[in-house]
Amino acid sequence: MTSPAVRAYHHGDLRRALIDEGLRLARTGGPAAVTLREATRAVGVSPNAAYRHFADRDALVHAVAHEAQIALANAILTRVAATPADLPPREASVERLRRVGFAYIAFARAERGWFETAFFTQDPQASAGIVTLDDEIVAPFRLLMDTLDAMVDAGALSPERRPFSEWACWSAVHGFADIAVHGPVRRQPVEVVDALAAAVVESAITGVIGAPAPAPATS
Amino acid sequence: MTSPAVRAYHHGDLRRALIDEGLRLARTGGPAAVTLREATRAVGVSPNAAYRHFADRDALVHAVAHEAQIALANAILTRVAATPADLPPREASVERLRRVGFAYIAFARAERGWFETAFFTQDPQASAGIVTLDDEIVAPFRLLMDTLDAMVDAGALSPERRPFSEWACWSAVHGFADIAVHGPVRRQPVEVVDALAAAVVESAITGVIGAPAPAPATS
DNA sequence: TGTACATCAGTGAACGCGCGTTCACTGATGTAC
DNA sequence: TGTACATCAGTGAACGCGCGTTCACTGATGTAC
Repeated sequence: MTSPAVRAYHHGDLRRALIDEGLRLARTGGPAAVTLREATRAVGVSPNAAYRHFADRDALVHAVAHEAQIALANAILTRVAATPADLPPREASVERLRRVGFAYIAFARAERGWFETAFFTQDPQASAGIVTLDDEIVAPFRLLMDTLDAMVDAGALSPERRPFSEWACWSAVHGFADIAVHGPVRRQPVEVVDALAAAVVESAITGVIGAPAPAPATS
Repeated sequence: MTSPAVRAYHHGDLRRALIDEGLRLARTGGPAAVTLREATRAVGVSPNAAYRHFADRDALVHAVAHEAQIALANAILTRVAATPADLPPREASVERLRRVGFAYIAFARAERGWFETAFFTQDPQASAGIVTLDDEIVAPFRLLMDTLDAMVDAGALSPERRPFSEWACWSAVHGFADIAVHGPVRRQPVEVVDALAAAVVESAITGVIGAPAPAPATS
C-alpha cells in the first residue's frame, strides 16, 4: 500500500493522501488540527501542492468531515445490524432505536475528534423548505428517521407521537455525547459513564413512546 | 462610568476591565475570540499589562467563562421565578422544570458565544467521588437538581424515577441547544426552532416522569 | 517506433498575519519618618 | 506638613511560532503526428 502509493503521488493520489492525513489529524485534534501545512508536511509534499486538489483549507476540512460523518453512520449501522433476530417485531423495533442511541454515544466517546469534526462542519446555505439536513449528515439522520418509522409500523410507537420524535432522540443522545466528551462527566470511570448513558437513552425512549419501554435485550 | 473608570486603571480596575472586554469578545466570538492582545488593545493598554492580573491567557478565559456561567444561571432563575403562582403545587413543580429547560435553550440561542464559553471551560482535575460538576457550573446544575427534587415532593415524579433524571434532562436540553446553535437547525425560522424546542422539552419531561405531563401553562 | 510539445502536478521562497510571551525599563502612587 | 524612598502597575520593543496563501518556476507525464 505504501510503496506504490508513495510513487503514485505524481499523477496519483495526493488528494486521497491529504484526506487520509486529515483524518489522522482530526482523529486526535478535531477539526482545528486539520491544517494544510501539517497535512502536506506529513505526506512529504510542499504546502502549496495542496492547492492543486483543494480550493483552500476549508475544502480539505469539509472533505475530512464528510468521511467522519460516513464513519459515524457505519458505526450506527453495524450496531443496529447486530440486533438479535429472535425478538418479537415490536420489541425488536425499540431495541433498534436503543442501539442507534448507544452507537451514537459510543462513537463520540471512542472517536472524539471525528465526532467533533462530523458535527462541526457547517452547511453555508440554509436547507430548503422544512427542516432538513445537508447531504453529508443525512445518512445517520435517515437511519434515525427510518428506525422511528419502523417503530410505528411495528406498533411500538403511536402515529400521533411520531412527529418531531427524531429531534427528541437526537437531542438527548447528542447532548449526552457532548457532556461525556467535553463536559463534567469527561473523566469519570467508564462504568459510571455507561450507566448514565443507559439512563439517558432509556429516558429518551420513554419520552418518545409516552411510557416506559420493554426491557433492553441482553447483548 | 467611563470617565472615572478610565482614570482608575492605574491602581484601579484593569483586571475588571479586561474581564468585561473578554465578555464582549466571547459574546460574539466564543472562547476562541478571547485573546490577550485584543482585550488589552480594546482597553487601551499594552499587551503585557495583562500579566499583572492574569498568569496567562487561560486564566483570563477562565475568568470570563466563570461569569458566563453565572449569566446562564441567572437566566434560568429569572424564568423559573416567573412561574405563575396560582398553579396547583404538582403542576407548578412540572412547570418549573419546563422553564429550566426553555431558559437553557433560550440562553444558548440568544447568547451563543457566552453559551459556548460557559460550557467550554474545563476543570483540569477530575471531580471527587461520584459524578459531580466543578464548582463554577454548579449553580445551573443545582437548580436542575432542586427542581427535580421538588417534583418528587409535590408528587409529580415518583421517587424510583428520580435517580439520574438530571442527566436525562440536561442531555436533552443541551443537545437541542447545540443542534440549534451549531447544527442543521441553525438557520431555520424562529417559529420552527421554537416548535422543535417545545417538542424536545416535552419529550424530556415525559421521559423523566414516565408518562405525558400535564399541559404547559400559557405564559 | 520515435520525436516535439502541451499539460499539469509538483517545488522553493516569500508575504503578512495575529498570536502568546519575555525583556529591561519608567513613572506614578502611597507610605515611613 | 514635607521629603526620601520602596513598590508595583504600566510601557515599548522584540522574540518565535505556525498558519494560509501567492509568486514564478520546473520537470515529469502522456499524447499527437
